[in-house]
Amino acid sequence: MLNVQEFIDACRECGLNVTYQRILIYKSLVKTKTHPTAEEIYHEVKAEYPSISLATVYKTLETLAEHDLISKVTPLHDLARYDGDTEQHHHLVCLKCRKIIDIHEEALNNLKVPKETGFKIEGYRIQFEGLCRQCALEDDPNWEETSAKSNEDTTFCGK
Amino acid sequence: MLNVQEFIDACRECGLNVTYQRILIYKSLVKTKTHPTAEEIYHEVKAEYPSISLATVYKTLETLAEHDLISKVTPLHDLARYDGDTEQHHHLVCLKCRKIIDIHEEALNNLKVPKETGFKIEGYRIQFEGLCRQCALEDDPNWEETSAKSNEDTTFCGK
DNA sequence: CTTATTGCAAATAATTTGCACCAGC
DNA sequence: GCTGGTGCAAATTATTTGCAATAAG
Repeated sequence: MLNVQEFIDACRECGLNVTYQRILIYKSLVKTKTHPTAEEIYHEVKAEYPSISLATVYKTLETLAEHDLISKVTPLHDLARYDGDTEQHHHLVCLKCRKIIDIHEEALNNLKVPKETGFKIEGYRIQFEGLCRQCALEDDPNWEETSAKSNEDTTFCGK
Repeated sequence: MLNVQEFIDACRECGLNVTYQRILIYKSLVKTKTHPTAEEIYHEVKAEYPSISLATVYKTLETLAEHDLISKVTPLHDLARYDGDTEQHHHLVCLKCRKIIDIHEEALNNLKVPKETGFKIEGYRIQFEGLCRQCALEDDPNWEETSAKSNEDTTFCGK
């Protein structure tokens, strides 16, 4: 969550041109916690800058998300996918080939969450993101050796 | 993951008519681990039952998911949503009003995952699903009291 | 026989694309 | 000036809907 000057600098670092539209879109997004849609941002920005087009908003949001200046909440948004398995389990999603792999892991099925949110929680799903073995190898032919060196059988996984 | 006879019984229990199309769609879905799209299931079923229509596949999948006979992997599939906050955090999604609330909780940011999957994991996101306070109260005016009785400040959350 | 479900075609909704013009560096 | 970005309109893609015909219970 950067202020405007930091955002401008970050754009430059990423090699992105700094345009008025991008600044307005970024400002509109960071000032809210509502996780808006492209359409919502479009309406808000349009009030201040009427000539903006919805296509620009879409392109800008995708561009900023690619550069990690913002993030997309609905990641697998492309196509609805179904699963015949209704037991609690989680998914590994390959960011390259979009393959989805099941992960049945008891330890992940009893997360504790704070009650203070006021939410009545019915369940949760975890989506691990990364590269499947094939795609990881295409990317870097010896990542497996590198990762095998750390001789644990689990891996920590922060951001 | 039911066999055909169990599926038929389950449909009856849910008050769903048992149709040949439903059986074929269910069979096509449960025999694979690829988390197919409606389109993919359509093609597969069409080979055996050419008169089936894509609209039926969509309707059937949604119906079965509503009754928990299958599950939808891409839940918030409706609209792409963006977030200006790129710090690691997770989301609470209200299933009724679709509101999304951030949850910053250190304890959720260091999950361990088994390496044996061969996946090169870059991160993960957790989506808690349930009802926000307002919607929960509309649903059941005294759920807060009920839930307050269990005097912990966290709640276990399995399926 | 009554109601739920199907299948078609048409409608809708979200997102993407092509391209000419314009702006940042 | 070169390249990337914008804005428009049109195209594409996924999904939904209305409705008449049909099948399930």
